[in-house]
Amino acid sequence: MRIATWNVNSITARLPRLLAWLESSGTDVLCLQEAKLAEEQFPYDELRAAGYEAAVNATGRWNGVAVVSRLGLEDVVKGLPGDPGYDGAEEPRAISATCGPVRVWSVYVPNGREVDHPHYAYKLQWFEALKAAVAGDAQGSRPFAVLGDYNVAPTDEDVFDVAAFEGLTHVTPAERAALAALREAGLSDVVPRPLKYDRPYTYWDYRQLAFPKNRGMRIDLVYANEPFTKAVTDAYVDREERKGKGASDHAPVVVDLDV
DNA sequence: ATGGCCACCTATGGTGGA
Repeated sequence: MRIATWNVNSITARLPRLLAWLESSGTDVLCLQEAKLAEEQFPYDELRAAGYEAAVNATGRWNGVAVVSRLGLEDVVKGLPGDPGYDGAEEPRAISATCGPVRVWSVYVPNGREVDHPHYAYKLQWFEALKAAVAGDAQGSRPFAVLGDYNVAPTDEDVFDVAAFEGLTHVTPAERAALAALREAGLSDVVPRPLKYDRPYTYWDYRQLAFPKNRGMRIDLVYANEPFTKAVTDAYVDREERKGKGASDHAPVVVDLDV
């Protein structure tokens, strides 16, 4: 089976490309982030016509996640148990479902904005809640993975220039420690192949020709338990999808599994 | 080729993204 994660930066803006990519890539299960619409506006009909069901957690213009599957969709759980909330409200940043032999989460980790911003503290708390929520499945015998936009570059090699991130979020020790805690809970980083250049970046800013210059970051991650990682036959970043007019600023990460 | 921000909102600039 082929499973992917992709921050689409608005389902509405991306729908033509999303439908075309699902077909051309042969993806069976897609964890998507930044739907940027309310659940009742989700294009269920268009996806159904293409052969996919969708489980959606989305409330409006910000955030929003979904699992899109043509291999079934069972035991859907919307939201993150123990979500600390931001500014008094829980945000739609997580959804989980079982798709055939695999259980997956689609997550959109809070950005953090700035290191001294309350959103950064929220980000770290959110990671704590995520670790607690997935610890059981991480130790289980069923293939399990948390896929999504983690908004953290795991190592200095995962940004185009570490000096450019001095004092910024996404590279701080505390954020990387949160990833390490997930690994200690039983999940491993399934690092994809880049299809060009030497680093498997997944995000390039829209501004300043970042994509043509390959000034990217690897922040879209697949954290998987041992039964899942043992089944991986290939993983790559589909950078072609970052090209051209109407692209998201993130490229899909695609994982092939022999299950 | 991959090209100089994008997307949203009961908008006409502010907010969020990273």
